[in-house]
Amino acid sequence: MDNNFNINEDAFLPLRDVVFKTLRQSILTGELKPGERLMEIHLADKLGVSRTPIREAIRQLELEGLVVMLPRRGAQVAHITEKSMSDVLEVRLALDELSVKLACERITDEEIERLREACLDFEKAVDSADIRNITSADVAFHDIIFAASRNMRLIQMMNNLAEQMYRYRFEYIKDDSGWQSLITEHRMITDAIAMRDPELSARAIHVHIKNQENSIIRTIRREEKSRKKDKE
Amino acid sequence: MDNNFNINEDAFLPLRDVVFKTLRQSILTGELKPGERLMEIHLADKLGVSRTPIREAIRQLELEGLVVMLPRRGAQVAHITEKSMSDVLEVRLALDELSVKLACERITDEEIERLREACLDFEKAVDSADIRNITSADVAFHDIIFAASRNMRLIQMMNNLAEQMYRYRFEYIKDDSGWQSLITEHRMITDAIAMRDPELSARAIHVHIKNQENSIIRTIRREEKSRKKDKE
DNA sequence: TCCGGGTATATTGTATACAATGTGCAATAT
DNA sequence: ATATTGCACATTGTATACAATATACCCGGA
Repeated sequence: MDNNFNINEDAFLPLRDVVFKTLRQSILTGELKPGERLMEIHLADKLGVSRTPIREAIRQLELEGLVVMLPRRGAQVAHITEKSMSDVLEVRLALDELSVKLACERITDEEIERLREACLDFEKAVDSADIRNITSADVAFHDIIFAASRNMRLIQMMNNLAEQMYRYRFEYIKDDSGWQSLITEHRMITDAIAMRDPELSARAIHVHIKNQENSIIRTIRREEKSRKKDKE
Repeated sequence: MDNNFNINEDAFLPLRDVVFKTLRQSILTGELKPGERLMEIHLADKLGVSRTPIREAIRQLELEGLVVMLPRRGAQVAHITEKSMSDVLEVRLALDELSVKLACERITDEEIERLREACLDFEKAVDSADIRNITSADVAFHDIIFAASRNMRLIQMMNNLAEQMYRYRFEYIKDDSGWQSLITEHRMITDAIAMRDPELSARAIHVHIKNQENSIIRTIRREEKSRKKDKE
């Protein structure tokens, strides 16, 4: 599908997009911590570019909700709260349900086949017990469903929301109690879509997201508790 | 509530935000037409600022989907197609249903009262037959529901989607065939929320959005037809 | 006449210079 | 000793200069 000129494809992107991707990755992985200030000169020096692309990248991060702007104080990494996360998940749930319903109507047989493969890949990834594998297999699985919705706007919004979730995912996925159930859930989703049953699919994805939500909330609460203990 | 220093409050906003608002307004009202190129020097001269704030504003418009970037060709106003509109409406429908469901759980009695008033205001606006009145009354009505969802992320996304709809609203609302039914629909939504019945509310808003969708699609098709005739 | 190459020009991409403003520290007065 | 004022510095906001590149037009040759 791809030709072989994607080596260092970033070299052909505008610097602002390279910077944007770099900063976003740093925030999502926690390298840049919530509340940390993004100072332009500092970042410019560090990345070896001028302030202009840095500023334009920050504008985009602002719209994505990953940073907040304070007038005359610049940008700082947005804080994560349980409320903000459950807000995101509430929306995600609704849009995920929409995705699978639309996918049921519009998915091709060939895509159903790819979905089954992605489902199996995910099982293998869980066997490998490598977090990066598991995460990317999970993303691949859901991406197929999004694409099958044939709704560009929806795909764009879901990518955005999914990105937000990575900030938590890197935490909650360590909580391995639910990996086996994730496999079961993915299978149910796949089967429901293959049967092109919108309501069944919606219920399956509902369970899936709710379980993740509970898992993440448990993690956050645990961390908050331990933070409080540290203070004492 | 407000003090009296909000005279020309834009004067205290960064130029990029002023430019952003200006350009967005121009696009939504159709002053800047789909496909039109946004050339930085030209806009800078016209608005009396340098290219820097223009560029930063364009970055934001890009994220909102109002302009598309072409590499090395800059920005141009995003085209409106029936597909892009139905994409937006598909998402809107899902999020509107979520809004009313959440509102049913979280709305206060005082807000229900305000909702009823907004409902009556809308009826008065329809009587006045002034499009601007009708539009703003409609927005006010829906804003109360959004706010009652208590989900900041959802509110932000709905505002965004609603803005996109203005590009069409200025057209479709001329189609007055549905104003009376809009009143009925608003009443049904209000009653359902007042009863705090999520499913009934969802069905009511579903009908509401679908009717608007049909109305807009009729308008678009009619315009496309007349455009084709012009060409002949 | 039509096609192709090359150059001029317009436009975006990037860097840097300059202006405005907020923050922190220190000096001074109470 | 503490509070307040003013100044220096750090940082963002804005403008402009410079570089890279795409587009359009012109000219020459087939």
